[in-house]
Amino acid sequence: MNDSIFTQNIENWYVNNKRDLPWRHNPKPYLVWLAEIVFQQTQIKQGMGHYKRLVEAFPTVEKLADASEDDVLKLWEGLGYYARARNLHKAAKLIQSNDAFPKTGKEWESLPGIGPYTAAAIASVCANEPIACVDGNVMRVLSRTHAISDDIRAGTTQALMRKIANEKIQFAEHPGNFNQGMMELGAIICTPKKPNCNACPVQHQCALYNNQLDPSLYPFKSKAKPRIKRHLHFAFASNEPFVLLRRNPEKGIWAGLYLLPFNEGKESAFKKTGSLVKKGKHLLSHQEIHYYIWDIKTWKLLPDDHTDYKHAPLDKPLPALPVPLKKFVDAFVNL
DNA sequence: AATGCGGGGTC
DNA sequence: GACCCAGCATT
Repeated sequence: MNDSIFTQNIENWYVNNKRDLPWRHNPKPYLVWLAEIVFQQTQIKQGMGHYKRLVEAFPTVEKLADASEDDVLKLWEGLGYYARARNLHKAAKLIQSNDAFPKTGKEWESLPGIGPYTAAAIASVCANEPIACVDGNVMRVLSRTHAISDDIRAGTTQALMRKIANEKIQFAEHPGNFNQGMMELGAIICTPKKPNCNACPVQHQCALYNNQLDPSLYPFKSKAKPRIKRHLHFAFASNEPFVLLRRNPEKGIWAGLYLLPFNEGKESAFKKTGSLVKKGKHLLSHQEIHYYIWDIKTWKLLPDDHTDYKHAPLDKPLPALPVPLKKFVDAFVNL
């Protein structure tokens, strides 16, 4: 394949077809970095509201660094993968103490929450550094243009993709445009189902198109493990002027977040004293959480270990809660 | 190299 | 129900 023409086609297509996204108006490191963190494993439509609120609340890295972690988490509430918010905040403090943003991709990658993908994205867009981004979109595009049927879950396959993309980006006029073009192509044209091959700028550089192979077979991805089923029973006291919360352990799901006190298992510890006011199923990538919320009216005696508990007044914003609990508490407050 | 980590959208 | 998403840190 002629990499030079491939790269040119991607760049030209990107310049003429890119979506109007906030950080593209003026791609400064802060706005690009923030966007890359928000949109890790998160589709643009899903994360855009959070991104805009974060930029408004923290217009500069100094504002972000000076905020409390709780405030950052509150703005992250509902986005998931909450370690991203904590690492973002930590990195902001490091940038502030250095009094400068990193310059090279290697420097960016040394910050918490920034791996090979994010470092390449920021350095290519903000500093014209020719390092290829390899995300889910890029792997889909390359698996099709090069008819690669290896499992994209495997690290070796991702390394192969990175090698191919890095060869192509050497021909880029603006590496940032090539990287964003590859991802944009995967997001808009070379979609998982029913790709719009007629609108593709690298149609004639595509092994699948040229050989009339079925794009639904590419990329190949091995099956995910089945979800673990869990049953969580949460306690809520509707007659109190506060919500009693307990901080979750630092490991596992919703690490370090405040939750309603709960016990896990088929049996509820609150069955005798409470009434079931809500139950639901919350699906995560790897867990199927059946949750039950019991109204115990009042907290007659508080739990023994006092240290991890918090009384959150109902007339003030609550700490960041996981989605199912946030929905329940918000609905109660709005009654 | 494998695993865990959220939540929403689509078909 | 299955799959996907501007991945990373940890083990």
